[in-house]
Amino acid sequence: MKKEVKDVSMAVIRRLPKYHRLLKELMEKDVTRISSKELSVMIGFTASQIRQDLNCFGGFGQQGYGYDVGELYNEISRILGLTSHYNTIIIGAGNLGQAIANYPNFEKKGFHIMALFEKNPRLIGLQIRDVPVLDVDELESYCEGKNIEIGVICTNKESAQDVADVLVKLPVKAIWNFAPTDIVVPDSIVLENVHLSDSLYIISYLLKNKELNEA
Amino acid sequence: MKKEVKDVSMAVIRRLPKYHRLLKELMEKDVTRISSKELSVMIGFTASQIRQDLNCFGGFGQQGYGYDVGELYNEISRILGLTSHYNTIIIGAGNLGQAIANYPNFEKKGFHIMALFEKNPRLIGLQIRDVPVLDVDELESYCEGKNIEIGVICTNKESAQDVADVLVKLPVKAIWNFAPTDIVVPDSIVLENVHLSDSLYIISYLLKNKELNEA
DNA sequence: AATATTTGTTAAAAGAAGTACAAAGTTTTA
DNA sequence: TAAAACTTTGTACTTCTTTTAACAAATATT
Repeated sequence: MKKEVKDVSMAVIRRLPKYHRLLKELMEKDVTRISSKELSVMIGFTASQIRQDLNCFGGFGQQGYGYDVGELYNEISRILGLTSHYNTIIIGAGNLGQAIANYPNFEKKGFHIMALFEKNPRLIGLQIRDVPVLDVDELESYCEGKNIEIGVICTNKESAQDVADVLVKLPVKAIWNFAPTDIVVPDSIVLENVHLSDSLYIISYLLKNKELNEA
Repeated sequence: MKKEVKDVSMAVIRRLPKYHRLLKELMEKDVTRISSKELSVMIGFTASQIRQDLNCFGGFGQQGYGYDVGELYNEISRILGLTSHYNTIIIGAGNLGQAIANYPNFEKKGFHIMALFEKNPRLIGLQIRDVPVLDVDELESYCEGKNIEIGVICTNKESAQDVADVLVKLPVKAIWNFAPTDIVVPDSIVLENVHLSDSLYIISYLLKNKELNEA
């Protein structure tokens, strides 16, 4: 069993997308090498933390030189599983569902959106890019035999758990939930509950306390 | 200076929205009292952590009884600053900008969306609920004297930093950024960079490692 | 009045981040 | 080309932060 499979803390994992993003930007600027110290300035973590994070997955750097940007980007892509292909469906074709279906890089990263599902008849039949919006009643029959791996929930709060229950039965391997409620699924299914409002509430907290501190 | 102004770690703060959400659900179910132990089962933190978190802001509970759900909900609302009013604008009226403008509870929580701004002429002139979509060229003149507190960036990656620079000059007090890049603003401005793809990449990581572990 | 419950808080344990430096490589200089 | 000087990683160790455990004190319930 490889090092990366065990004993890497979630704190480290959750920093990987930021490394990935920054390395992409460096590549676009044709930067080919970078030291942990330089990266530190750009990313806002200490150089030590960067070295320690990367070392959880292997020694990608070289003493006296630093890291090869392209190589490190590829390694992190591989660690994050962005070199695989995932059949994906979106339930809820409102603004948020459409926004996600239109997200430019998801297809490139292997998240292949096969269909959106919707109950509002006005939206059924639309195409978002090349992706059809189907009737949510067809969800189970459509998915039969298609090996759907990821289900994205973009419904309202009320429907979210019901949709999740259907997805669990299909079954999907992972659920990405944007409905403003914590859905519950068996442990065998990977789940990320995203709460957009959480970060807005944090902004509110910080604003309030900034004012109090300044007063 | 009150306790809550200093020395409360971000780890605690970032859990507050989850308490807030759960207490709301309890209220809707007409639950009037709850112990840290019961809350623990629902929320997935230890009872000890819940008691310690809440105690950062004051002793809201009572021995032998627990917490009054309504009172605790109000306290957390107050701590998060959700009893204040914030003038808010959204830049970018694409699907994501519209999704946020339509988010049902933001108005109720005091985030009053005054206008959306857009450069695409097809969208300019629309109304999202009662909120007008204006030309982004009018952004500065519109905001003059209106005391805009929060700016929400829903543009593409390329425009995000330019928009942020304009918002800084207005000035706004806080920026909520959904463009898939980390924007940079002076320390005096509260900033939350939200990266939707981060949680998808984590899903990808977890899927990959689940398969490796099972194999 | 006796028993049971549950908080607030202190203390201990676990986890994450920062410091320091030997080892290994790169770059410069002669 | 070879040696000296410089750079930078990987990692052991230390410090700091966060979480969990434990329990006295206070209240509720029987």
